[in-house]
Amino acid sequence: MLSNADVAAKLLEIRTLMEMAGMSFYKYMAFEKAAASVENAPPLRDIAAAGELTKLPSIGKSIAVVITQLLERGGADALDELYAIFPPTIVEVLGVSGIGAKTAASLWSDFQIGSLADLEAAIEGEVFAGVPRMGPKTIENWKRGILAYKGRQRRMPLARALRIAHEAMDYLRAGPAHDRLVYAGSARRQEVTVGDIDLVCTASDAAAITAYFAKWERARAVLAEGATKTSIWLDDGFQIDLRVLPDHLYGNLLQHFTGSREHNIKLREYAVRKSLRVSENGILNLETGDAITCADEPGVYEALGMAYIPPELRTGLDEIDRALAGTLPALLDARDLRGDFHMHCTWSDGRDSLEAMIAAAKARGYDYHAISDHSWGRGRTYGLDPEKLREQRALVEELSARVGMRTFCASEVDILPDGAMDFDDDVLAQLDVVIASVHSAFNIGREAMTARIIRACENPFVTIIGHPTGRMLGSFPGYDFDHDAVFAAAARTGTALEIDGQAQRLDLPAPLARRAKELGVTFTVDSDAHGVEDLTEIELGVGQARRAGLTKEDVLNTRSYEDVRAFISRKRGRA
DNA sequence: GCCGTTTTCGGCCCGACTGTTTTCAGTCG
Repeated sequence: MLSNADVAAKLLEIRTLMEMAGMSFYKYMAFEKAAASVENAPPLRDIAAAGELTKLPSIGKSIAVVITQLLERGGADALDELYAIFPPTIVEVLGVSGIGAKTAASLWSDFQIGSLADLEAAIEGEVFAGVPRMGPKTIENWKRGILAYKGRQRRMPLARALRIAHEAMDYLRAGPAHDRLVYAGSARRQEVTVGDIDLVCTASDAAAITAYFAKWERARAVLAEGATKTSIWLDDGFQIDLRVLPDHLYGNLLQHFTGSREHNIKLREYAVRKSLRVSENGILNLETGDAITCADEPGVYEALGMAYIPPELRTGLDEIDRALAGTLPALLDARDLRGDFHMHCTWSDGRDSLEAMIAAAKARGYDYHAISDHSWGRGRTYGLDPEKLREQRALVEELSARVGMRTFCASEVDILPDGAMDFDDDVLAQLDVVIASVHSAFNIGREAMTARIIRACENPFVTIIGHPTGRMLGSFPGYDFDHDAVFAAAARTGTALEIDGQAQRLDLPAPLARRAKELGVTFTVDSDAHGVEDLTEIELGVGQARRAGLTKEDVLNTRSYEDVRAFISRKRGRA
């Protein structure tokens, strides 16, 4: 069964092949919009099973049929028809930077080049000598594009992209004078993976900065260098785009380069209906000729007569309608967090000592936190048995009193394959907080996994379900279970669901968290830190919570210590 | 192909940079 991301990729492939085939601009753009909608939707299999695909934005009858076919057989009639015109390997040619639909189409029709190997052979054989619009510079660009295509890793995890963005900004800060400098694009929107980094800068002498950026020693290639814009590739083909404009345009510039593409298209379509033309250069009133420039980003949305839309919500789905109606949620802010329920120390698989973790939680200004080392199951050597747990409790009480920190004695307890917990209830009862997580037996089947997690929710001592889907970015999509059934059980039993901020997890994923919120679930946002320096990863969790539209009220660890205690007691009292 | 506060037809975002173009098409975001 294809994942949402797989379906979105197929829709984009159809979109590009349609463009190559010379089909109507608006027809293939519809597939592009549909792809964006699919990426932000809950799992398609559930929606398709309910017959509700056309309720998703930008999905009509025709594309719903395509999606259904993709889900059922991994392919679609529309795609097969296009494969009758172009070979499937032509996507390789399209993947080369600098080759778009028009060029790929003519390479196929004029030279029968339908794969990367064909293209390399043609360049090697100097087939393009003397061909119009295929001069030496163009061919050199293609060669570079081929190298990048081969070496490129597709999209990188958010945390790594943010590190690179900060390195690039550090370099820029050491260069010519500028006013403001920030990262924008998908990183600012807190997308789980980032395809390239967009940097936004304001300065009076833009050209000095774009030229300086092109000289960065880490730039393997300079793709474009103009008066206001520079694009570079790093060693691994990862791209950074820098755009520089005067400071009075900062709001317009930041809004433009934060995207998403679909958000901007919809925003501009709305603006056009009000005779306004929106771009990074300002907002032009087409009737009066007046230009509005915005020194700050909220000014852009204000000028369009709508509420400010936080970057994490700029998906191109329904956020503009909600901004116009004034029904956008007041999103969770990192400063709302009063604690962190999920962290490990050297008593299990953490890197820093118990004392160091407690001190670090105190240093972050938390009112409370939990030490939640692993339970003893799975034959692992580092988990704590009940005896060790008692020892740890004594030490936690001593250390936290000394530091002046309210530390919950907790454990991340394995949910066994049958849904029982790795500790007996009398052990669980002695813990302040219990995080129940699946760490083994991922492939027991959808029904068994659903029953397993629901049984964990029904245990009165379980406070939180940890990283509920088990996904690992880039390596494991998560185990299969009936999301709605589990979310309903969590809501019914007063069990919180975690948004785990660990860089490889970011779990719950935002579309699922949005669904869980609809079903009345309470959440926690945690770091799942295995060392002091990981505690900041709770901010990645906040990003995902914001993408899900969660507010302060939805999140348990924004509440006071006493209210957290009450939440836990309430569930235990139901037993 | 999708959609609707001009609603079932007629409209659909905007601009920078490149190469080779003597005025602009293609690509990209």
